[in-house]
Amino acid sequence: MSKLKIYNSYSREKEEFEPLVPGHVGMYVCGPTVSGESHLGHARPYITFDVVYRYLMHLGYKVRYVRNITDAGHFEEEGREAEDKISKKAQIERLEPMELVQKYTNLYHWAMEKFNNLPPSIEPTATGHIVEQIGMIEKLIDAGYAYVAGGSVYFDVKKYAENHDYGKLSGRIIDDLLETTRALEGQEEKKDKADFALWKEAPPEHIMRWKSPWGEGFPGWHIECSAMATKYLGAQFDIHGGGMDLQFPHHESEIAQSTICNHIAPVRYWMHNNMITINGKKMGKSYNNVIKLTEMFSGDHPMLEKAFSPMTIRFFILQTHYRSTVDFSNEALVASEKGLKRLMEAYEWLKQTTFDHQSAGTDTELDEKVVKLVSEFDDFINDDFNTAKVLANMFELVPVINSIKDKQIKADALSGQTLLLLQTQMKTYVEDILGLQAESAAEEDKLKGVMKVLIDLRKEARTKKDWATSDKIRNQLAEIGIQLKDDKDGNISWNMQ
RNA sequence: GGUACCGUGGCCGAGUGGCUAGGCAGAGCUCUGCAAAAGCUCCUACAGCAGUUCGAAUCUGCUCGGUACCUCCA
Repeated sequence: MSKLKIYNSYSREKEEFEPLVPGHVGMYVCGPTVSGESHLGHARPYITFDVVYRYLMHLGYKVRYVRNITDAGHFEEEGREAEDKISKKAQIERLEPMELVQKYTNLYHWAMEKFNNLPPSIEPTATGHIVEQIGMIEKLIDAGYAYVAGGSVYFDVKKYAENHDYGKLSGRIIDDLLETTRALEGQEEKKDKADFALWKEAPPEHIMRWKSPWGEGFPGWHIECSAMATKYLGAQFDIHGGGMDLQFPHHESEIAQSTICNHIAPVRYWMHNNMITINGKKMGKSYNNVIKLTEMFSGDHPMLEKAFSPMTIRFFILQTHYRSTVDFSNEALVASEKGLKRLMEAYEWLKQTTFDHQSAGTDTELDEKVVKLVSEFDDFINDDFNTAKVLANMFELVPVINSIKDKQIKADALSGQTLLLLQTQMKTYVEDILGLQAESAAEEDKLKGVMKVLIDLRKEARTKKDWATSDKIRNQLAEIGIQLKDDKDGNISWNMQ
């Protein structure tokens, strides 16, 4: 069997994956800033890395998956007037910052669950790790790579670049960064324009603030990930993931900070997912073209022709390789919705069907084809998580499965061994690795519709004193675990046992 | 301006130097009381130009077009 290869953004090559500690994998993924609602673009990294997480576990690794929550606001633009995104909005909405953070964190968790994303092993918050961040900044100052200016602390990029490769991850050239002509206000505190803040002095109106050796302030954006990754995964760990837009400056800066603090490059494999675009443009707050997840699920957005379920979106995302952009459109989503339905119907039948696993098989050619298609799942996922190709093979298997189901192909055409392999591989990949599941939400809606039909029929029967029919409906539903209750007001309610 | 990346059939998308994914849509057929579903078959593309090669959508160069990052951003 092939071995897992991961495209490492740092080396720009696919590399065979070898964990630092045999049997264990440490993975850090940049989580959301909970100052607002998650949108479609946010779905991509969490679904992408959920599959990575699931696959690593499938391979038998014990994985510690750390995904942070950024709940401490950051300055909007480095060097310009510092303002805390969260506190700013809190003032407008007259809410406590933590109330806002809680609200959006809950909403984010709700969406993750809808996507069937497994929860990470540790989900640390920035505000919960101020101490660690301050500790790291102190280390950087002691090492001579950070300097205090006013009540703020900056990282000395120029000095770092003298003996380290600053810019390698993001393909930046250090001299360009130092000589950037970009005119930003309030740069005078910094020695060089490329320097980034580790700690920012809080202006008086800033609500979120903490005491520090340099006065009251708040941590710079990049330091939280370095501090929390170090704390939970160690000085060096296996995989760091996130969106491509975080490569610079966020991840570049993380490397610099951690390297100085821990005397070792923090990450062995950098993975970056590409963006979701809409009409060819990146979906993002600054472009004013976001569709929030709640809007995706409800269809309540001018650009949406209908609602799309979380599973449709998950499938849509997995149909594209994670390093390519995916362009959102109603047509593409509808296509995914239909494709997913066909796949899942075939899969559900396959899953609940019992075959004769002793049969020798009569159609060698077909048997070999199925074995090949199913075995390639492993090769494709090992090739930098090519979920698109895995799904393509599944769709080649769908007609085979449906033909067996409709008896157009006899079940014994395939050997018992192959049928078993087909069943187990499909289950492993559909459910365990890709994390696809039947549309529970959609099914629930349908179930409600069905129950209404039955309840209406029963009401009619009761009105006509047709107790036989009335009782039949109630008793047979009870047999399958649905209890009907005649409420005092004449309505009929139901619940599942 | 700097640095990358991309340009695939009606739409979405995978991809390797030769064997030409897959989904959706469309057409025909089979099955079917009707319908749906399902199955079979068809539609065969790689922005343009030049080059390397026995052979390129895949490598090189140029042209055109697009995107991302360089500032918060998944």
